[in-house]
Amino acid sequence: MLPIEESALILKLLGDKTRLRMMKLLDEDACCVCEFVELFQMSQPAISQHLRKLKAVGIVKEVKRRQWVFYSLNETHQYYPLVKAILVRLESQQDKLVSLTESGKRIDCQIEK
Amino acid sequence: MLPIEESALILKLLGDKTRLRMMKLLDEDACCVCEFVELFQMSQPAISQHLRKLKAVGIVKEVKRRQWVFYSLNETHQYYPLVKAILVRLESQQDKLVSLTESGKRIDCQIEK
DNA sequence: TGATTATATAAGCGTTTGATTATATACTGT
DNA sequence: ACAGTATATAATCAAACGCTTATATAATCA
Repeated sequence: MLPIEESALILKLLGDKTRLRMMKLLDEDACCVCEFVELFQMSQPAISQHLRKLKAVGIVKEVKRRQWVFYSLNETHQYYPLVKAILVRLESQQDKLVSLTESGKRIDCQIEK
Repeated sequence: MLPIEESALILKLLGDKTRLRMMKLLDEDACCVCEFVELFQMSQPAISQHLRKLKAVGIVKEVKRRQWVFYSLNETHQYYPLVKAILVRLESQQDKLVSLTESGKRIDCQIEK
């Protein structure tokens, strides 16, 4: 059973449409900052700051590969089951990743989930 | 599958510790405004305003009985399954209701869930 | 009827949030 | 080494948020 106050902090993080989209995308595949920038049509600092918040609580992790930083969900996090229970109910963003690939802007991080 | 943008609005509502406590309490039993005021030791307008936000999206409903307004979860709401999936993972607030009863401040709304 | 209790709403205010621009750091490839 | 690419951080600012106080409305009860 999760403590309510701490849970509220996690839900607040997910209660932003940009971060929630990010989390759903990361649930489907690891992504790097520049992919989010392309997908969301937002400034790179805005993306980085959202990712920083998610990383600050540990619910996402990062791996550096060449010049990129790839983010993925931290499946060992205490709140991962809660987060996952939410994400599974959200519409897939897979088509967005496919579009990215088709436009040649997808970056293969070669990290196995 | 729930749309992400709308889901983010629901999660933002739950991403406040007062509202999340309210929702968990309502998941366990209907409550009226003055009970929340007593439980949370917050001003009555603060409580009313949180409830108004929850009612605005329809995830809680109200029933008037004598001089009280009892709130409860709207189990027919489109987002109820998502909300419930979150609430079941949170620590029970049942002990808070028991304390209220013991201090003689519990109000029996006589509404069946 | 007048006092009390319960709730809602409006206005005001300090804090937080999410974006932007500017700048710094780091890695890549020629 | 240098130009280009990728990311992070800092400063700034308008908008949103959550609380308070003040006030209005409605039901209860003596």
